[in-house]
Amino acid sequence: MKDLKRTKIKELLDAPVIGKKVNVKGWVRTFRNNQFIAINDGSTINNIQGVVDFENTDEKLLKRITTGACISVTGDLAESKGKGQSVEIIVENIEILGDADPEKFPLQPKKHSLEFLREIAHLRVRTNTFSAIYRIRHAMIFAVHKFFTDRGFYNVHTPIITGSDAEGAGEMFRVTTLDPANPAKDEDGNINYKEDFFGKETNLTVSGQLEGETACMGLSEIYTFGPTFRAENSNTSRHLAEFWMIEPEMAFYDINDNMDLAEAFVKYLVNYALDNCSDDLAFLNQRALDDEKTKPQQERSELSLLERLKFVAENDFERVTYTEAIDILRNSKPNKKKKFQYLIEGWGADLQSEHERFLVEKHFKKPVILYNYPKDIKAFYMRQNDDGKTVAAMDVLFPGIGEIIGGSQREERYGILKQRIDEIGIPEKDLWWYLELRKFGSAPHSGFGLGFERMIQFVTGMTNIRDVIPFPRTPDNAEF
RNA sequence: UCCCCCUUAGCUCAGUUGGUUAGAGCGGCUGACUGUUAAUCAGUAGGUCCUUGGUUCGAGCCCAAGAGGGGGAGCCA
Repeated sequence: MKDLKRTKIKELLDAPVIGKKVNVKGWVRTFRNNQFIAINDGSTINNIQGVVDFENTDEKLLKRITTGACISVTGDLAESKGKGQSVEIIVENIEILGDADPEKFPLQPKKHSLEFLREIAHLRVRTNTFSAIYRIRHAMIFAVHKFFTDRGFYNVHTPIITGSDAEGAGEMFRVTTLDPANPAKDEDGNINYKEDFFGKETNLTVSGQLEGETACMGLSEIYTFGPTFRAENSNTSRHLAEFWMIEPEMAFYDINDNMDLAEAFVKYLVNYALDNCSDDLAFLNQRALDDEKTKPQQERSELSLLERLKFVAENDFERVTYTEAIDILRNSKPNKKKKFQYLIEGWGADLQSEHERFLVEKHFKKPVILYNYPKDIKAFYMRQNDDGKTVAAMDVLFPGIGEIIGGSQREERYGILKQRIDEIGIPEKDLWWYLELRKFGSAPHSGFGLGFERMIQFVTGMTNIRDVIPFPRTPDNAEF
């Protein structure tokens, strides 16, 4: 019996062989009627039922089969006599691999709040909801690599520690080995970074884009997929201090090629989830429907999770210039009735969340790509359009999440880029290598960044970003 | 960082105008039952009412400060 090889529950359920002796290892979800064990090993959202002959099993052993305990079960696979499952294991032997004291184990066979589960993030993977999210997250990671690989893109690892302070995407986390209580000082009494590990100030990356651009100017099409760190004091359901971002950079792509790729990419990911995660999505869909029932009619969404995913996969995104968007917003009902907190008056102001939501959720009712933004509200590296006022930037906006992708055609003309850097006042010594790309064999190129967790939010229907990453890092929280 | 809301049993929550001994469901424990499906039935234990200070004869309830959590805004992906 000892040398019988373990079978994963997914394999058992996908291709059951009635009468075969099998061994399964996993965690007890419930133990009903002193007889029926629901066992889950995370290979699928579905449990296998173990049927115990309780009359011929040691009572002390039965007592240890509690919710959360880890067990190994051996027996013959049989067609189930009950109704809720097709097959079950007629248990011959049970081994308790790890007890879970029922008075202390916090998970119960009942619905828990997401807030409570966040506090026990080391255990929440043992729930249906979170194991489904973990599995979908994995499928999406794989799909990202497959999408780009199939198109001839190369994955590039850009540095996590950066010596550049010019990425321009927000506050950075400092990386140092200096003693915080007694740092090395120079003659003027300032901190002497020459004594620091790298001999200069260093930070955690806020974007791999600039390094990614160097790679695309030799490999043509590349993408990065790595951790990203922002020390912004953001407390929202869609921001993390540590998150994962996918950043493709493509030589010879203009802004339209860039938008085409972004749209195809997002649709590919959604389709991949629909095709490969149906059990988990069906569970999350039902979970969301149950959740909706507790809300007032007004706040319920018109489409279910699965309907939303199919809608995005099947419909073209709406592409609208910033200027057109301003016209739509200026003439919109909420603007005329002064319902917007920030009223749209003229051209040039950045759009607020409420405006983006109006365009996506009320006006177009589909994902929207806004492009050609005023240059003054966008980053220095974005390519200036011939009108002298706008840059070839684009944002992909999703319902409920907002900006899921931000990108642009990059400024490839040395003179214009140099002038912009000077205007904004970025020290050229930090960007000499970035400028050299424009000196030696420069080429039109484009790229974008996709917030991976925001994508997972959309695919899983989870409304808080802290629930789609195993151990979220947010201001005042680095537990686990 | 700003605005709003919340914090009562392990979990989810109720608790009347401030009034005696703070409740329910689920979970735990004990027992019954034994083809269950978040099993069912009976019994039982379990409380720093977030913390500190204040008002009051009396505070879970009122006031102030703090802590933790949530929602929204800004920043962005």
